[in-house]
This record gives sequence, structure tokens and C-alpha cells, in this order.
Amino acid sequence: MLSNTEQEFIIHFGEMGSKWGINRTVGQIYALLFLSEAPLNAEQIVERLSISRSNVSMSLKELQAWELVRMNHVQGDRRDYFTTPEDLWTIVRTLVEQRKKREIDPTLTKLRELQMQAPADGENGYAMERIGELGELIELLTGWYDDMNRLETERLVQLLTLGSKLQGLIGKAEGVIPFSFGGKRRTAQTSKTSDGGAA
Amino acid sequence: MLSNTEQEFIIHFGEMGSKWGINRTVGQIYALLFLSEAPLNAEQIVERLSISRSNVSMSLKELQAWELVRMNHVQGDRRDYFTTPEDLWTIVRTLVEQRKKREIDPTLTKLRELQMQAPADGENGYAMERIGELGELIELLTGWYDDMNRLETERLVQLLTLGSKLQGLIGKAEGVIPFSFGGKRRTAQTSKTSDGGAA
DNA sequence: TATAAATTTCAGAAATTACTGAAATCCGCG
DNA sequence: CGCGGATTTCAGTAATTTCTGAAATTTATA
Repeated sequence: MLSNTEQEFIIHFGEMGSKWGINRTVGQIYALLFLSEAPLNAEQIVERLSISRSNVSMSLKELQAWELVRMNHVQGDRRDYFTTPEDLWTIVRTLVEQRKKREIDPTLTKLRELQMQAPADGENGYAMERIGELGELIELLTGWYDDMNRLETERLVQLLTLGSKLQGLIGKAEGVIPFSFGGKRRTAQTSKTSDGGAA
Repeated sequence: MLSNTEQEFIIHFGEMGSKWGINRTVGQIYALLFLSEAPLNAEQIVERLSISRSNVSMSLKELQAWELVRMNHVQGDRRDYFTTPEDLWTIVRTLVEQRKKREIDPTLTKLRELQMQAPADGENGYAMERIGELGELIELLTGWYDDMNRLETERLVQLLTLGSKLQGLIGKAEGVIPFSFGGKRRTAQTSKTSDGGAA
């Protein structure tokens, strides 16, 4: 049924999925749909990947929750069919957006929360400093991401293609550096016999 | 020993780690070191996180393999001490570099390999098309990443801060769009009764 | 080289996560 | 309404991953 190429691709994405915290089956189903021109129904996925019907059902739900797969219907067929978006840029945008939503945003929230509830009067200065720095870094990066995300794909590709050539253009805008990352120094405290300290 | 803030931060990063395919303990150790001004030795980590010595040993090895943690030595002390880099940008660069090396590069290699071994004479045209597209997309993105990575941090921050303001400058460079992502159309084949097809 | 501290290895236990089959639910249509 | 196919749920099992303690190894120095 599946060509050798498809097999290998699917297996690769199954393995890759693991490294991404996505389970193997989910990765494989995604890969299968990605390579498939026509939408597939659950039964077809069962056949092609040799996994149980219930596993397919649950995995598809997961993929839909990530908005990586969408459901279609075919006239005169009660079954649900599934596809991935045809446009790869749509896929990239969704992936980044979802990971941001699930991983970055909650972390930023947590960091700000920790800063709020901190006694403020210097209890554990270094840790608070680091938490603050990390929060600012994340905000810089997500701010930039939001900007990029607003661009239409064509513009985005232009920017990406320019790459470092952009560096030349930089001088023309104000050279404002708002944050001071990299300027913090750590006092390399030697901490001898620190094991028995206040334990 | 650990302040409440540190506790929460560490627990958060343990949980986050899971979503990243990194195990909880590894995430927690990293978080602990990140917040710690002074380098810590294995025994101190054992105490603060209440995990076994062997677990600490293995997790530190993993973190070192990722180059996210480095080993220091203190005069007159035989034990190994560990720290995270003080500069957050160094951390970001390492993270991205490592994930690229472990996840993106092997995938690109696999895609190219599949393209090579494909019968070329149109066996399974659509899948091959998609594999090609995906390869090109990844190359565009990693090419851009390489460019950015070459920039010194100060320049990089400038670029990130400018964000979409850059869009205005774009017109000044040649508006060459080398790839045609998003231009492919899928024949939305209806595939009735496709379940019994060639099975 | 002997010794003692520090670290690593590794086999098995514990915990977590993934997967299945059976039953329940849903849903369009006669 | 009730039939039949499609889908979902879920409890139990399988598989995988994580973690530990004990033993082995490494290493600095006496």
C-alpha cells in the first residue's frame, strides 16, 4: 500500500515525534496525512499504519487540538476525512503558534507571578535577577515573533531570504538597544566546603 | 534550603521539560543551576532536589552532552562543580544549535536521502513533491538561522527589536523571492468508497 | 601503590505513557 | 423511533522511560 519512501518518511517522523514530546503514533499519522494527496478516513489510517482504531481516534483528536490536522467531509460519505493544510507556511505558523501557546506563554506567566509574590526586599537577589532577565528575554523574542507573524508570507520569505544582508541596512534605523542582556556578571564565588553549610 | 520562589521555578521547569522531550529531573537540575549564583556539586543537587546520586550523575551527563551545563573546579576541592552560562544569549544560542543538530539536520538528511533513492520516474508524485517542498522550506529556515547566528549579540538584539519595522526597509533590497511555497495546489480528490480500493 | 573520596555504570524496581479491545455513545436516515 | 455504521471512551495491559541502590571504576594524593 505505502511506497517505500512513504514508509521511511513516516517512520522517521514517528521517531522525531518522540524527541518533541509528541508520541510516535501521532507523529506517524501526521506524516501519513502530510504525504497523502487525498484526505484519509480513520479506517484507512488503521490499515496503513497497522494500529488500533481507538488509537487513531485519540491521536486524531490530539492533532486536531494542535490544529495541525483538519476534518473534511465527502459528499455521500458519513465518515470523517482528515488532511493537513496544503500550504507549508500555514503549517509552520500553526506549529510555532501552538508551541508558543503551550510552552512559552505559561512560562512567562509563571515568571511574572514569581516576581509578584517575591518579598521584593532582596530575599534571594540572584534568583530574582535571573528570573527577571529570563522574562525580559522571552518578551523580546515573543515580541519579535508577533511582528513576524503579522507579515504576509511573501514578505516573510523576503525577510528570511535577505538574512544577514539586513545587517547592512540596520544603520539606517535608530541603533537603540533597549535591554542589557549579557551585561550581568556573576561573582564566581568559590564556595569551599559548601556541602556541610546550613544543611 | 531553597526559597519558595526557587521551588516553584524548578518545579515549573521540570514540568515544562516533559513537553520538550527532556525528562523532569534534567529540567529541574538545569533550573536549579540556572538560579544558583555559585556553582553546585552533585551532592548539593542531591540534597536540594531530593533525588538519588546516580540520577544526578546521569542527568548532569545529559546536560553536558547538550552543552547546556559546564563543569568547573574549585581549588582544593576534588569534586566537580556545575554551572549554566551567565549570559542568557549564550544559552539561547546553544539551545537552538543543539535542537537543530539533533532534530532538523537529521530530518533534512533523511529527506534528501529519500529524494535520491526515489525511482525518479514519477512513482508516487505527490509524496515526492511534498518531501521536496519540506526540504526546501527547512533549508530556507536553517539558512536564515545560520545568518542570524553569525551576528554578534548586540546586532542580533537590534534586529529583533526592530521587528516588523524592518518591513519598511525591505523595498531597498532586491525583492527576489527564490522559492514558490504556497503556490502548490492540491487536487481535492473526493475519493468515494476509497476504503475498499486496492486493499 | 594503597586508600578513600568522588563518580559512573547498570540491573532491576517504580512510575509513567501508549495502546488495545470492548462497550458506550453518537448520528444520519428509513 | 430504531437500525446500523461511525466514532469515542475507558479500564486494563503492554511498552517505555525514569529512577534507585549497589557494585565497579576512576582519580587525587599520601
